[in-house]
Amino acid sequence: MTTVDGRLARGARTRAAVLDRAVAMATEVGLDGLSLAQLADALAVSKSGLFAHWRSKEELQLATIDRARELCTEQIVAPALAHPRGVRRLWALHEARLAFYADAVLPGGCFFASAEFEYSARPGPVRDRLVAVFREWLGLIERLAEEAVRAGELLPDVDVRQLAYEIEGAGLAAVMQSRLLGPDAYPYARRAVLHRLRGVCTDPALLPEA
Amino acid sequence: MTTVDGRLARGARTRAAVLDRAVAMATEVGLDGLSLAQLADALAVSKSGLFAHWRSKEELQLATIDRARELCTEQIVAPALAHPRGVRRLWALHEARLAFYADAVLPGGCFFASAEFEYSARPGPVRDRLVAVFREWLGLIERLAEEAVRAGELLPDVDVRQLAYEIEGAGLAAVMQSRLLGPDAYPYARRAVLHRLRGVCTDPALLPEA
DNA sequence: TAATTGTCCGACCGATCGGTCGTGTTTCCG
DNA sequence: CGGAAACACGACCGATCGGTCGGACAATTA
Repeated sequence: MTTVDGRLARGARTRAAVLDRAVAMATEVGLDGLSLAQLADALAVSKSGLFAHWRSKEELQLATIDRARELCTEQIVAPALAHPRGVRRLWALHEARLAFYADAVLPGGCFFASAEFEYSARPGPVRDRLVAVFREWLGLIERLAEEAVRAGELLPDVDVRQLAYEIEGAGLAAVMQSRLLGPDAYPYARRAVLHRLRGVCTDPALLPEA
Repeated sequence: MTTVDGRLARGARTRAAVLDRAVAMATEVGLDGLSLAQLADALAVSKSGLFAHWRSKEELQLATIDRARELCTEQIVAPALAHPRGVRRLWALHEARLAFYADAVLPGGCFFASAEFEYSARPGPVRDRLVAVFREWLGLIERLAEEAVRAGELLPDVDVRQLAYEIEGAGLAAVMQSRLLGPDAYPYARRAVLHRLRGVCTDPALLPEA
């Protein structure tokens, strides 16, 4: 066992606290709308102290994206992977996503939905990283769908990209409508994917009733 | 015939030009990220001149939302209403929406998708107006679906709110994915709604093939 | 103990933000 | 012709923006 450097440990702790707060605040005011002074105030640290950890706002934004990705992996992907491979895991991913929104883990709903729209027309490293994360996310849905096909739980002729597109669309609409109109959106998001999966699922017993 | 007041006419002309530009720029940098100085520069007018027409940035933002709604009505809703009532009109609305995105009428894709995510966690008059416009839009989809049911072109037991939710989700995913990943998203958005409508349509001949 | 390293701070910088004010110009009306 | 009205301008305001700099403080290493 190696003794940890107290200085480095403190720095890592501070960085984590800053990034957690940055992720949350970014869902409210945007990743670019995020002000370093406001972020520092919210954490009771000095603004210049932030520059000891990130050399510019853009570096902090990139680190914030990475932290949001981690959070997303912990809270959505990991719980879904706990379910058995196949259509149940695919369904679990969608439900875990909706639960993440409904539980208000982040005040603004979804970090990536907000940030991706914000940067959809703003070229640069931030946009590039957001695109990469989104590709990863869409690829995950496709992979789970593909696994379900290989497991024989989805019809062999199902278009997994098409299916992934529709699941992603249902989830995206959920975070937007739940924030604008209220939680009534969640049942619609559930039924949308549930009906779609039932239509291509070989064993209806693998999916919930309602 | 009454002669128009040249002063008022000039004011109206500049207001229209400013709002058109504001709508376009807002899709790139956000409705809040929009800077009055940048907007004025882009139009070769003075910043203070803007305050002669709107007393504050928020007033201009509200006017910009109204202008974006008009644009949306002209370019998407009106063309759809040219189609015969029923499932064809509902389908035409979805296609007109996708065409609006694909034709890059606005540089950032969709004014409302961007603005609604931007303000989803920011209470105030701007958010309220965005919510109202979105309710209107979702209500339009539902009404067209309801008309299709009454026309006997959709099965009588179809849940129009559910259907509207899924159509909106497919369109929302289209604008986001087309901006992030490229125009490949449009065929997915088309097929998603086409398959869904085919599943509840009484006469398949009313819908296109592909 | 002395030098070094990592963390964090307060003071400060130029640029830009939304917004105000006084003025000039054009157009309409009496 | 002269006043009123609407539009538009440049100069200017305090606040905030991202970012820099020199130094204080604590923990490590030699």
